[in-house]
Amino acid sequence: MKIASWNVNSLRVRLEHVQEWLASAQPDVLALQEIKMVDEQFPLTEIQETGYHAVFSGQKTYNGVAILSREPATDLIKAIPNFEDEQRRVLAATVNGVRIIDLYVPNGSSLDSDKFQYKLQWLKALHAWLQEELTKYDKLVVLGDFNIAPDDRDVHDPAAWVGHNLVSPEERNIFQGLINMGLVDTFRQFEQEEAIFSWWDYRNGAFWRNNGLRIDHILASTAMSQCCQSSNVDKKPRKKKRPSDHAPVVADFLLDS
DNA sequence: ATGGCTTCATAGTGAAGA
Repeated sequence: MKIASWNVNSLRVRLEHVQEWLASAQPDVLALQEIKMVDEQFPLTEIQETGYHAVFSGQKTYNGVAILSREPATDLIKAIPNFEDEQRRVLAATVNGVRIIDLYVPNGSSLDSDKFQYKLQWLKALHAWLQEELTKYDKLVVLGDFNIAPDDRDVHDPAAWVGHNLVSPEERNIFQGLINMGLVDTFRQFEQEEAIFSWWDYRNGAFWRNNGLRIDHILASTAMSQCCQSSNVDKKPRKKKRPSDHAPVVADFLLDS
Protein backbone atom coordinates (compact mmCIF):
# COMPACT_ATOMS: atom_id res chain seq x y z
CA MET A 1 0.00 0.00 0.00
CA LYS A 2 1.63 3.15 -1.26
CA ILE A 3 0.84 6.16 0.94
CA ALA A 4 1.93 9.68 0.03
CA SER A 5 1.73 13.27 1.25
CA TRP A 6 2.01 16.49 -0.73
CA ASN A 7 1.60 20.14 0.18
CA VAL A 8 0.34 21.44 -3.16
CA ASN A 9 0.15 25.17 -2.29
CA SER A 10 -3.27 25.65 -3.94
CA LEU A 11 -5.06 22.70 -5.50
CA ARG A 12 -6.66 25.10 -7.99
CA VAL A 13 -3.26 26.00 -9.41
CA ARG A 14 -1.76 22.51 -9.02
CA LEU A 15 -4.65 20.28 -10.14
CA GLU A 16 -2.92 19.25 -13.33
CA HIS A 17 0.28 18.37 -11.44
CA VAL A 18 -1.73 16.28 -8.99
CA GLN A 19 -3.52 14.44 -11.78
CA GLU A 20 -0.27 13.73 -13.57
CA TRP A 21 1.40 12.56 -10.40
CA LEU A 22 -1.47 10.22 -9.50
CA ALA A 23 -1.24 8.69 -12.95
CA SER A 24 2.53 8.19 -12.83
CA ALA A 25 3.16 7.35 -9.16
CA GLN A 26 -0.05 5.35 -8.64
CA PRO A 27 -0.33 5.83 -4.86
CA ASP A 28 -3.12 4.09 -2.97
CA VAL A 29 -3.50 7.15 -0.75
CA LEU A 30 -2.44 10.76 -1.33
CA ALA A 31 -2.84 13.21 1.55
CA LEU A 32 -2.89 16.84 0.38
CA GLN A 33 -2.26 20.04 2.32
CA GLU A 34 -2.85 23.72 1.55
CA ILE A 35 -5.59 23.08 -0.98
CA LYS A 36 -6.71 26.69 -0.30
CA MET A 37 -10.35 26.39 -1.32
CA VAL A 38 -13.79 25.95 0.20
CA ASP A 39 -15.40 22.52 -0.13
CA GLU A 40 -17.83 23.76 -2.80
CA GLN A 41 -14.86 24.47 -5.08
CA PHE A 42 -13.15 21.10 -4.62
CA PRO A 43 -12.48 19.52 -8.05
CA LEU A 44 -14.21 16.25 -7.15
CA THR A 45 -15.15 15.30 -10.71
CA GLU A 46 -11.61 15.85 -11.98
CA ILE A 47 -10.15 13.73 -9.17
CA GLN A 48 -12.71 10.97 -9.72
CA GLU A 49 -11.82 10.92 -13.40
CA THR A 50 -8.31 9.90 -12.41
CA GLY A 51 -9.74 6.90 -10.57
CA TYR A 52 -9.61 8.22 -7.01
CA HIS A 53 -12.10 8.89 -4.24
CA ALA A 54 -11.70 12.14 -2.33
CA VAL A 55 -12.62 13.51 1.08
CA PHE A 56 -11.67 17.01 2.09
CA SER A 57 -11.90 19.79 4.64
CA GLY A 58 -11.31 23.19 3.14
CA GLN A 59 -11.67 26.87 3.88
CA LYS A 60 -11.38 30.11 1.97
CA THR A 61 -7.89 31.30 0.94
CA TYR A 62 -5.71 29.35 3.38
CA ASN A 63 -4.99 25.86 4.72
CA GLY A 64 -7.32 23.01 3.79
CA VAL A 65 -6.57 19.27 3.60
CA ALA A 66 -7.78 16.35 1.50
CA ILE A 67 -7.31 12.59 1.24
CA LEU A 68 -7.42 10.98 -2.19
CA SER A 69 -7.63 7.18 -2.24
CA ARG A 70 -8.17 4.21 -4.54
CA GLU A 71 -10.61 2.70 -2.05
CA PRO A 72 -13.21 4.82 -0.25
CA ALA A 73 -12.28 6.59 2.96
CA THR A 74 -14.51 6.19 6.01
CA ASP A 75 -14.86 7.41 9.60
CA LEU A 76 -13.82 11.00 8.96
CA ILE A 77 -12.61 13.37 11.65
CA LYS A 78 -12.04 16.98 10.61
CA ALA A 79 -10.60 18.54 13.74
CA ILE A 80 -8.41 17.76 16.73
CA PRO A 81 -10.85 16.79 19.49
CA ASN A 82 -11.16 19.26 22.37
CA PHE A 83 -9.16 21.95 20.57
CA GLU A 84 -10.81 25.15 19.35
CA ASP A 85 -9.48 25.89 15.88
CA GLU A 86 -11.12 27.66 12.96
CA GLN A 87 -8.30 26.62 10.61
CA ARG A 88 -8.77 23.49 8.53
CA ARG A 89 -5.53 21.58 9.15
CA VAL A 90 -6.57 18.04 10.03
CA LEU A 91 -8.33 15.19 8.28
CA ALA A 92 -8.44 11.64 9.61
CA ALA A 93 -9.97 8.72 7.72
CA THR A 94 -9.73 4.96 7.41
CA VAL A 95 -8.68 3.42 4.08
CA ASN A 96 -8.19 -0.34 3.58
CA GLY A 97 -8.19 -0.79 7.36
CA VAL A 98 -5.38 1.73 7.81
CA ARG A 99 -6.05 4.85 9.86
CA ILE A 100 -4.72 7.87 7.95
CA ILE A 101 -4.20 11.19 9.72
CA ASP A 102 -3.42 14.06 7.35
CA LEU A 103 -1.84 17.14 8.99
CA TYR A 104 -1.00 20.66 8.00
CA VAL A 105 0.86 21.84 11.09
CA PRO A 106 0.92 25.64 11.60
CA ASN A 107 4.01 27.33 10.23
CA GLY A 108 4.70 29.40 13.32
CA SER A 109 6.06 32.45 11.47
CA SER A 110 8.85 33.30 13.95
CA LEU A 111 9.78 32.28 17.46
CA ASP A 112 8.54 35.53 19.04
CA SER A 113 5.17 35.63 17.26
CA ASP A 114 1.67 34.78 18.44
CA LYS A 115 1.54 32.30 15.57
CA PHE A 116 4.39 30.38 17.14
CA GLN A 117 2.41 30.10 20.37
CA TYR A 118 -0.55 28.87 18.34
CA LYS A 119 1.73 26.29 16.71
CA LEU A 120 2.89 25.03 20.11
CA GLN A 121 -0.66 24.82 21.46
CA TRP A 122 -1.78 23.06 18.29
CA LEU A 123 1.02 20.51 18.56
CA LYS A 124 0.28 19.92 22.24
CA ALA A 125 -3.34 19.12 21.40
CA LEU A 126 -2.16 16.94 18.51
CA HIS A 127 0.10 14.95 20.83
CA ALA A 128 -2.76 14.18 23.20
CA TRP A 129 -5.04 13.18 20.34
CA LEU A 130 -2.49 10.91 18.69
CA GLN A 131 -1.89 9.10 21.96
CA GLU A 132 -5.59 8.23 21.95
CA GLU A 133 -5.52 7.21 18.30
CA LEU A 134 -2.56 4.89 18.89
CA THR A 135 -4.59 2.94 21.44
CA LYS A 136 -7.48 2.65 18.97
CA TYR A 137 -5.68 1.84 15.75
CA ASP A 138 -2.97 -0.75 15.34
CA LYS A 139 -2.38 0.34 11.75
CA LEU A 140 -1.88 4.10 11.93
CA VAL A 141 -0.11 6.51 9.58
CA VAL A 142 0.33 10.17 10.50
CA LEU A 143 1.56 12.23 7.60
CA GLY A 144 1.65 15.71 6.17
CA ASP A 145 3.43 19.03 6.32
CA PHE A 146 4.76 19.09 9.89
CA ASN A 147 6.60 22.40 9.45
CA ILE A 148 9.40 20.92 11.57
CA ALA A 149 12.82 19.82 10.36
CA PRO A 150 13.54 17.14 13.00
CA ASP A 151 17.32 17.15 12.75
CA ASP A 152 20.22 19.19 11.38
CA ARG A 153 20.47 16.53 8.67
CA ASP A 154 17.13 17.83 7.47
CA VAL A 155 18.41 21.38 6.95
CA HIS A 156 20.62 22.49 4.05
CA ASP A 157 22.48 25.06 6.15
CA PRO A 158 21.87 24.42 9.86
CA ALA A 159 24.00 27.37 10.99
CA ALA A 160 21.98 29.79 8.90
CA TRP A 161 18.71 28.50 10.39
CA VAL A 162 19.63 28.82 14.06
CA GLY A 163 17.01 30.93 15.83
CA HIS A 164 14.32 30.29 13.22
CA ASN A 165 11.03 28.50 13.49
CA LEU A 166 10.88 25.03 11.87
CA VAL A 167 14.22 24.06 13.46
CA SER A 168 13.96 25.34 17.05
CA PRO A 169 14.76 22.97 19.95
CA GLU A 170 11.21 23.46 21.24
CA GLU A 171 9.66 22.26 17.98
CA ARG A 172 12.14 19.43 17.65
CA ASN A 173 11.35 18.28 21.19
CA ILE A 174 7.69 18.11 20.31
CA PHE A 175 8.48 16.09 17.19
CA GLN A 176 10.62 13.78 19.30
CA GLY A 177 7.63 13.44 21.63
CA LEU A 178 5.66 11.97 18.74
CA ILE A 179 8.48 9.52 18.05
CA ASN A 180 8.67 8.61 21.75
CA MET A 181 4.98 7.71 21.85
CA GLY A 182 5.66 5.01 19.27
CA LEU A 183 5.47 6.70 15.89
CA VAL A 184 8.32 5.94 13.52
CA ASP A 185 9.73 8.43 10.98
CA THR A 186 9.59 6.04 8.03
CA PHE A 187 12.17 8.08 6.08
CA ARG A 188 14.80 7.36 8.73
CA GLN A 189 14.04 3.64 8.79
CA PHE A 190 16.15 3.37 5.69
CA GLU A 191 19.62 4.37 4.66
CA GLN A 192 19.30 7.68 2.82
CA GLU A 193 21.59 9.88 0.84
CA GLU A 194 22.62 13.16 2.44
CA ALA A 195 20.71 16.38 1.85
CA ILE A 196 17.30 14.95 0.96
CA PHE A 197 14.65 17.62 1.43
CA SER A 198 10.92 18.04 0.81
CA TRP A 199 10.61 21.84 0.57
CA TRP A 200 12.65 24.48 -1.24
CA ASP A 201 12.11 28.25 -1.27
CA TYR A 202 10.74 29.67 -4.50
CA ARG A 203 13.44 32.34 -4.60
CA ASN A 204 17.05 32.36 -5.74
CA GLY A 205 16.88 29.01 -7.45
CA ALA A 206 16.82 27.31 -4.06
CA PHE A 207 15.61 24.04 -5.56
CA TRP A 208 18.39 23.90 -8.13
CA ARG A 209 20.96 24.59 -5.40
CA ASN A 210 19.18 22.05 -3.16
CA ASN A 211 18.77 24.69 -0.46
CA GLY A 212 15.88 22.96 1.25
CA LEU A 213 14.38 21.50 4.39
CA ARG A 214 12.79 18.14 5.15
CA ILE A 215 9.56 19.18 6.84
CA ASP A 216 7.06 16.77 5.26
CA HIS A 217 6.91 13.45 7.02
CA ILE A 218 5.24 10.04 7.07
CA LEU A 219 5.10 8.60 10.58
CA ALA A 220 3.89 5.07 11.20
CA SER A 221 2.73 3.02 14.18
CA THR A 222 4.88 0.03 15.09
CA ALA A 223 2.77 -2.43 13.12
CA MET A 224 2.88 -0.23 10.03
CA SER A 225 6.56 0.62 10.34
CA GLN A 226 7.40 -3.09 10.47
CA CYS A 227 5.86 -3.61 7.03
CA CYS A 228 7.28 -0.39 5.53
CA GLN A 229 9.34 -1.25 2.45
CA SER A 230 10.61 2.19 1.48
CA SER A 231 10.18 5.90 2.20
CA ASN A 232 11.34 8.62 -0.14
CA VAL A 233 10.89 12.09 -1.58
CA ASP A 234 9.83 12.37 -5.22
CA LYS A 235 11.52 15.49 -6.56
CA LYS A 236 10.11 15.21 -10.08
CA PRO A 237 7.01 17.40 -9.62
CA ARG A 238 9.20 20.15 -8.11
CA LYS A 239 11.02 20.39 -11.48
CA LYS A 240 7.88 21.22 -13.42
CA LYS A 241 6.85 24.66 -14.58
CA ARG A 242 4.96 26.54 -11.84
CA PRO A 243 5.52 23.88 -9.17
CA SER A 244 4.45 23.66 -5.56
CA ASP A 245 7.35 24.60 -3.28
CA HIS A 246 6.95 21.14 -1.68
CA ALA A 247 7.63 17.74 -3.24
CA PRO A 248 5.55 14.63 -2.53
CA VAL A 249 6.83 12.17 0.07
CA VAL A 250 5.98 8.49 -0.39
CA ALA A 251 6.09 5.39 1.81
CA ASP A 252 5.32 1.86 0.65
CA PHE A 253 3.80 -0.68 3.06
CA LEU A 254 3.48 -4.43 2.49
CA LEU A 255 0.10 -5.43 3.95
CA ASP A 256 -1.33 -8.93 4.24
CA SER A 257 -4.71 -8.38 2.65
C1' DA B 1 19.07 39.63 3.13
C1' DT B 2 14.43 42.35 6.30
C1' DG B 3 10.32 36.60 2.14
C1' DG B 4 14.53 38.21 -2.70
C1' DC B 5 8.79 34.19 -5.03
C1' DT B 6 3.99 32.55 -5.16
C1' DT B 7 -0.90 32.52 -4.06
C1' DC B 8 -5.05 34.73 -2.74
C1' DA B 9 -8.15 38.67 -2.36
C1' DT B 10 -8.41 42.67 -4.68
C1' DA B 11 -8.32 46.19 -8.15
C1' DG B 12 -3.35 49.27 -4.73
C1' DT B 13 -0.98 46.69 -2.52
C1' DG B 14 -0.94 43.49 1.58
C1' DA B 15 -1.01 39.02 4.08
C1' DA B 16 0.89 34.66 4.50
C1' DG B 17 3.85 31.03 3.72
C1' DA B 18 8.80 28.45 5.41
